[in-house]
Amino acid sequence: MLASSERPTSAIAEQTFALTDYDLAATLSSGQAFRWRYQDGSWVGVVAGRWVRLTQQNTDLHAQTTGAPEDWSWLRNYLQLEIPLSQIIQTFPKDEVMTTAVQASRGLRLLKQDHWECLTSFILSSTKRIVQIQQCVESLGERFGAPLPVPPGFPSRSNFPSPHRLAECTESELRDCKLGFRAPYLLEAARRIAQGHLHLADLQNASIEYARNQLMTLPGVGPKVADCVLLFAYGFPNAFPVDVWIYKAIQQLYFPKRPATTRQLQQFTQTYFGPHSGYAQQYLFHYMRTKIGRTQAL
DNA sequence: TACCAGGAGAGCG
DNA sequence: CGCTCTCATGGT
Repeated sequence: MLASSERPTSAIAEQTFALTDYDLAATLSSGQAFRWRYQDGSWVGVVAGRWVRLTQQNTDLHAQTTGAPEDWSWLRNYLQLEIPLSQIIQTFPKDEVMTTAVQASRGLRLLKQDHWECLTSFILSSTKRIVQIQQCVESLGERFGAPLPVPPGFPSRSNFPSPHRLAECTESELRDCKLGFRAPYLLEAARRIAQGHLHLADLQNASIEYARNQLMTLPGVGPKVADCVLLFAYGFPNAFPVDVWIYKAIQQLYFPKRPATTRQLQQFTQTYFGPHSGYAQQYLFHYMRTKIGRTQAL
């Protein structure tokens, strides 16, 4: 732990982007990324090894970071600013469920995250609430990540630790980050990647089927975790994570008479929601979690 | 107190 | 395959 006076600090660089159909708050709090903190009307996080502060004012996105970046493509890419949302929404099925879900949170977007950080986040996600996942990911960053340059007056932040760094940890050290039974999963996954048994970057150019199978060779990575990484980090447009929320929603809304089998449900999600089914899934998930969520089953 | 949380792995028939 | 149990931890 660095003392406050030793903390790396740096001057702020600023840039403004024009947003179209973009709800920054919904996007950063939707349970796809876990290192964003909301403070005084702004979102503070870490992207591509940089401290970032984002503020949305209508169609303006005000971005601040440290140092003097030559360009802002790293942020444009992460936020997927160039994606025409209206064209994607047009491909959704025009049923009442999807229409309601889109109207409820229009502007919700998919990010393009770092492969390893995303993979780690969702290995930790199993039977945890989003708040707990955030705490675990942040704890890993604080303990094992390299401190980043941060503007004066802001809390210190660290880069997310590499597979090599986490592979050096003991299981006990990881359990201290409240990982519980997921600790040995993450440790073994980090070791395999650090040792070169699996190259995460190479899967970016592979087919979704191959990438999915490769991810699922890692401990703690089943169908749901693999699909989350394929959607949130690799950007496969038709990756469709089926968690407990989506499972209940689809069963009750689309198979009201008798529940679909696993096979039928997989066939349904692969075809019914169209070529951007991953985006449709995110709208369904966000709607279920925020609007209906804790009050009643459906 | 008892129950559950954006699952996965292992052990059954 | 399809089902069930377990795993660690914190919050209602």
